[in-house]
Amino acid sequence: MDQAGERREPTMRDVAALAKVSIKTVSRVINGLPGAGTEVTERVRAAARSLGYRPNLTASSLRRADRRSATIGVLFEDLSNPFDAALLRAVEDHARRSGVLVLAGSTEDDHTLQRELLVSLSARRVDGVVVMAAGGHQDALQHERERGTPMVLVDRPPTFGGTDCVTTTNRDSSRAAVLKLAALGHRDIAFLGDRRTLWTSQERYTGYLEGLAQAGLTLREALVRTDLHGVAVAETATAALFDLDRPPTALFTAQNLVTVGAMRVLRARDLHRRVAVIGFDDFPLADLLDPAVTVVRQDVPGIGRKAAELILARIDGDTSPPVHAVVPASLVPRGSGEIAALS
Amino acid sequence: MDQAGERREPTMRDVAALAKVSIKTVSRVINGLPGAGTEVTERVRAAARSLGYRPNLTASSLRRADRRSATIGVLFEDLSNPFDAALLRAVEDHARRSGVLVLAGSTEDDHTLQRELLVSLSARRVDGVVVMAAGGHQDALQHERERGTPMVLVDRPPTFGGTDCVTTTNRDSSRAAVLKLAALGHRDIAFLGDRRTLWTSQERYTGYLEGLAQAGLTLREALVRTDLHGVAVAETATAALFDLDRPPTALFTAQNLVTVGAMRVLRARDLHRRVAVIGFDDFPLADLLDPAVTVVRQDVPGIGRKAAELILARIDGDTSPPVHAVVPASLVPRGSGEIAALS
DNA sequence: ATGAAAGCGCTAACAC
DNA sequence: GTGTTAGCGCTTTCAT
Repeated sequence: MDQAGERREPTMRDVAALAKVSIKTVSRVINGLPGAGTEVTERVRAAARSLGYRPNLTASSLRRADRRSATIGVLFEDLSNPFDAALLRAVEDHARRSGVLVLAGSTEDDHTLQRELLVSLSARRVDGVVVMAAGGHQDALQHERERGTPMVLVDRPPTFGGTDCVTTTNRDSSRAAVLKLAALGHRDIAFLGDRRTLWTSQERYTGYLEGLAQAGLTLREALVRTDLHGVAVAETATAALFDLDRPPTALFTAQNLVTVGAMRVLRARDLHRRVAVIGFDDFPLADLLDPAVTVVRQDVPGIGRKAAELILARIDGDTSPPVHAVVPASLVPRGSGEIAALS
Repeated sequence: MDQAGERREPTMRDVAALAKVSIKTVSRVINGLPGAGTEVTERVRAAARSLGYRPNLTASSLRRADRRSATIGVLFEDLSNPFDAALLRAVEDHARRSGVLVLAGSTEDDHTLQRELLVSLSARRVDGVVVMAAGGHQDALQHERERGTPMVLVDRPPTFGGTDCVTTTNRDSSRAAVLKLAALGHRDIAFLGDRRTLWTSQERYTGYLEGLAQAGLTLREALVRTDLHGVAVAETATAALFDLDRPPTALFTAQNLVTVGAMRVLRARDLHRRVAVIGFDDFPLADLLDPAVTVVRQDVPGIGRKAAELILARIDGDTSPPVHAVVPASLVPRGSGEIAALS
């Protein structure tokens, strides 16, 4: 046996020859279509089994009227990020139940890569795509969508029309988080956010502003740090905050890696028991840190399920108006967000 | 614009008609093959662009001699598990650089699901598969392999021949971990492991036994707990250990979720500063816990890269003898594994 | 209930 | 350089 597999794959033709029926009859049996006698059916099945016949979905879909590949594309920013991975898993589960497989790719939040991956997917004639749009313009996505490819955006909405999306309560939950901190007596609440080009970052920042306003607090620009992509950058930014003359007494960290970076610094400076932290996005082991980290948790399985439902329905021909589904996030109090201000 | 895309996709035929050349010439231009005049080439390109032509890889591969779909299947236990996700990402990266896309699926360590997914992949004529084999028998994998499908197993080796695999130094690294604990004076070192049907669990247990023996310690069966699948079960088992008359003073936790469960219990019982812990498999934030968790870290990118290299080479026709690549893991000392026994 | 012929979009093999 | 013919494995259409 060698790795490259020499024997020619048996085809319906071979099965037909062995079963002494026409190729069309084989097609009927393999696809479970009516119009095949019981005895003939059995003969075909036996022939297929003995030859080791396997249906060729790619040839079938080429000829079939519906042209379905029973495959969808999923393009997320980074499949190794816990949030993306959980989302992929949720989409995959629901798709599989409909016999649909997932071609998965990481865009790295890079337009060029995103476009290349879209081209690769379309060359394989996927039935639809679920995309976490790269920040900035969405030209390639819009172009693909306008060609008629069914598309659902997750986490971030489209900047063009006619397309479904699924997001969470970024603004509302952020506002609630800030209000909670304010209620604990905090007046110097910092905002630490991911890239400003990301819609989620903007929404969470807007929620932060709304929270401050609603609590009657004034914004201190010095307490706002954005474009923190990755743990390391977040650490630097957090450290800088505590070198201020009047450092914050509470942090609202608007993304999971940012939260991690912030916690590292607080721990290093032994501030973790005095400075309150609420993070957006849950992360594994948040409950095991000291203190356990209070977070706004997105309903990732819910988002994935909704995205899968939408794309599958669109593929199935659903032409109802585009939907922007909003899946509620919830505040999970664990300790870090319940630290009161020293007054 | 509606979601279902009505217009018929333009084909090479359409492009040929518009450019007033034969379809074969279009094929040459699209595929960058020689034998097309400069002026004609430009005319074809223009026609393709104006029609919005997109090559159909699925039709092409049906006809082409090599029959490549430029797609591989990746079946892991759970794509939302950090280890699996990181591995997927590594494989995906390397595959993409060769123009290969990844069909990804979670087997849930379930044979039936694994077999169904294999069938789905083979119906789509993937060029090869990278699989984290479900525990127990590997009948479906062997069957698929014997059909000639290029295959690489990761994390766990095949129980049949003629197949590449990539694993880590499970036994050696486990032995080293136990020896390290013993060197710190620990004589009651517990083993907490995942499902016994998993090869990795067995290897790590064997390494544990070797470590004990080499350190001159005798095995206490009461300190061995296996089949701990998931955090919750691991917590129960850990708690039981500390209800023993002579509880362990050190733990070797042989999987990341088990480590997390154990840390939870130690924390809850305020034992985390007295009981030493070394875990197999790193996990996010292990360094932020109190104490930071000492782990045996697998080289996940290395494993993924090797697996990708192997599968791509086999697809490319490499018929050299099967390889069992072993990617070294390393011990990452962070604190929990450096707690000495009270003597 | 079964089959023959045509053709999905493309490329192989061979013309010219 | 360019085109023609055949056919990949399958489904469609229409016949019997």
